[in-house]
Parts: sequence; C-alpha cells; structure tokens
Amino acid sequence: MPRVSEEYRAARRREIADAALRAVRRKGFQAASMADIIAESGMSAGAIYGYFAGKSEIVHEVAGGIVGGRLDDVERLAATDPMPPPSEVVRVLMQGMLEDLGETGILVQMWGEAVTDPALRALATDVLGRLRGAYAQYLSLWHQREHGLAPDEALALGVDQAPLFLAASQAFVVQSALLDDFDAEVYLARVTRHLPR
Amino acid sequence: MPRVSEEYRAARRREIADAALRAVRRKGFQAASMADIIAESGMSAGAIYGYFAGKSEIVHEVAGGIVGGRLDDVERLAATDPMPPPSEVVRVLMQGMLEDLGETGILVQMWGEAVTDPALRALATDVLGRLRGAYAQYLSLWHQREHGLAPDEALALGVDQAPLFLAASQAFVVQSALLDDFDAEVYLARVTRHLPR
DNA sequence: GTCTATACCAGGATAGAC
DNA sequence: GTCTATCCTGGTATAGAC
Repeated sequence: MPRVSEEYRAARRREIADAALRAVRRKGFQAASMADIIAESGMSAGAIYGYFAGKSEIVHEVAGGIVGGRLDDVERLAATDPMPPPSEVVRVLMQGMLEDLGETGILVQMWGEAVTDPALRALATDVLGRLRGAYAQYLSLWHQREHGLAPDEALALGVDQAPLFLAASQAFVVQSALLDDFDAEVYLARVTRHLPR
Repeated sequence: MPRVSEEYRAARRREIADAALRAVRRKGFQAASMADIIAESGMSAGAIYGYFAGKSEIVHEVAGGIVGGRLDDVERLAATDPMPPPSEVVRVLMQGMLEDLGETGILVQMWGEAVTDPALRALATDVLGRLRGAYAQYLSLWHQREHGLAPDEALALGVDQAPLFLAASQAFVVQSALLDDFDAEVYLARVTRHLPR
C-alpha cells in the first residue's frame, strides 16, 4: 500500500469526522443524520461510505476526538508550573473544555448514549478513570509541595480526595448543559470554596 | 363528562405509562419503540393512541414519574427527624433513588435527551433546582441545630454549600451509570469524608 | 475515487372493521 | 373502545455509471 494513499485516506477520514462534529454540534449527537453529515462535508454518500463502514463508526470517531482533547488537558494538569491551587484546578479544566467544545451539552449526550452503546461506554469509562487519576496525581504533588507530606501519605490523600474533584467537574458539565440560569463563575466560586485544601 | 370515565381514562394512561417505563428500563430511553411499549402493555396500537397523542407524550409522562418520586424524597429530607448528618445525607438520597429506579442509567439518558428536548429540559431544570434548594434548606437547619448559627447566617452557608452536595449526587449518578467498577460505598465514603460539616 | 439514484428497513401513526 | 392491517416518512446503506 503506497504511503501517499495512506495519508490521503487518513486526511479524508479526518475531514469527514470534522464535518460530523459540526453536524453533531448543530443537531445533537443522535439527531444528526447521515444526510446532515453528507451536506456538511460537501462530499457524497458514496464517498463517505468508502472511508467509514457506517454511521456508528463515524460517531465513535467523533466521540474519540472530543474526549481526546480532554485527556491531553487533564494529563498536562499535574505537570503545570506554577501549579494552580486546588481551588483553581477545576476552573482551569472547565475553561479549557468550554474553549474546545463551546458547550457541554454534547458531553451529556455522549454519556447518555454511552449507557447503551458498549463502545462509547468503554470510551467514557476510560476517560473518567484517567481524569480521576490525573486529579489524584495533581493533588498528591500539591500536598507534597505545599504541606510537606511524604509521597505515600500525599498519594493516599490525593486518591481519597480525587473523587470529589471529579464530581465537581462532572456536575459542572451537567448543570451547565441543563440549567438555563447556570453561571459558571458562581458555581465555581461556591464549589471550590468548599473543596478540601 | 361522567366521573367514572375520567377515572378509567386516568387509570388507563397510568397503565400505559407503567408499561412504557418497563420497556424503557429494558431497552433504553430512546431505543424503546412504540412496538415495545405496545407489547409490554398488552394493548394494541390503536388503544394506546386513544390515550396519548404520540410517543413523545408517553415519554414525557414516564420522565415525570421518574423524577416525581425523587422530588418527594428530596423535600422530605429537611423534615427528617432525627436529622441525618451532612456526611449521610447524600447516601440516604442515593439509596432511595436506587431502590426506586434500580439503576441510574435511565437518569443519565434522560439528561442526554433533555439537552435537545425542551420539555424534558424544563423538567430537569425544575428538579435540579428543587434538589439544590432542598439541600440548602437541610443544611441551613443543620447549621442552626448543630452549630447554633443564626437563621440568616445558617441559610447563607447552606445556599453556599448546597451546590457541592448537588454535585456529589449528580456525579454519583453519572459514575454509577458509566463505570463498570463503580462501588457506591467507596464513592460515598470518599466523597462524604471531604464534604463540609 | 466519487457521484446520483435508489433499494430497503424501522418505526410512528392512522383507517376502518368490529 | 379496541383491534388488525397498513400507510408513510425518514434514514441508512448500496448499486452502478462515470
């Protein structure tokens, strides 16, 4: 298989996935039809089916792209310097997410789909697990640096506290998607004030 | 309109809604088809369309039933005696929910649908708002009783802390629906340990 | 490789008999 | 009021020409 053709193929798949993402943003995760994706991409049905086996394959690609960006952010978190304090770390992550996604409804829809779609579920499980792990690692480092805890103590505390930070992030997503009067700043102020330090 | 007929009609609608709930539990919120509901109810298509204008009306009725039970629990929370401590209150609520619903996936699916369905969204907004209010009221009372705060101080603190308790509840729902290895007890232990007292 | 046209299917809703 | 049979729409996927 010639090298150029492989690259072309990958670029084309990417192009289709990007178009699908735009369609999904406009119409919703499951309401976006192949016709929408076709129109958005400017390509034809036949062309698209040359690169993807079907709609679900496209949807999974899109979902992977959405959470892939999140994972990068998350795993960069523990490496940031200067390290943001725990009260800020949820804010930083949520702001990055909003910049990247525009809004959070698409994530809530993904979660809903994931309940019945095994592939999406596996994706969500993986990402949530990694997010929790990244929080734990960040918190562990923070407690070492700021409170002088020994590494093992700090890690135990981090693992223990991480679920609450994960909860604050997930609830941000849900509330920002569903509450008309949701105010990100008020939410972050109230929640971070009561997170452990 | 004769009285008996009205009651009959209401009972029939209820019967259909119950059947729909069973279908939704088995198949998922949007995957459940009219054929499923028809089969589950033992009635015929024609009969059902005599009581509901269409599938979406049935779905909205089902959703209302699901969250209606939640609201009762929630508003009973502040009136409980003896009052459970903050570390227990999330647990109590989540256990009630699990008993009533069996699992939480159905709620996550509802949230996902609510992103694009205005009626479901209104329902979700209402319930989340009330849940937050009930937490605030409970916390206010708690701080008055246990810490001897003045009512206005206690209420301010309650309003301030409520979003974090709401977050803990929402995240319980999401994680329990999506993480294969989710352990309710471990989650509750970790989260409640770090909630404010 | 890509297009157009179309086959095919699932699912919601209705018509008309009883 | 209720049932059966059927219509119709919308949506995915494919066939065949270029």
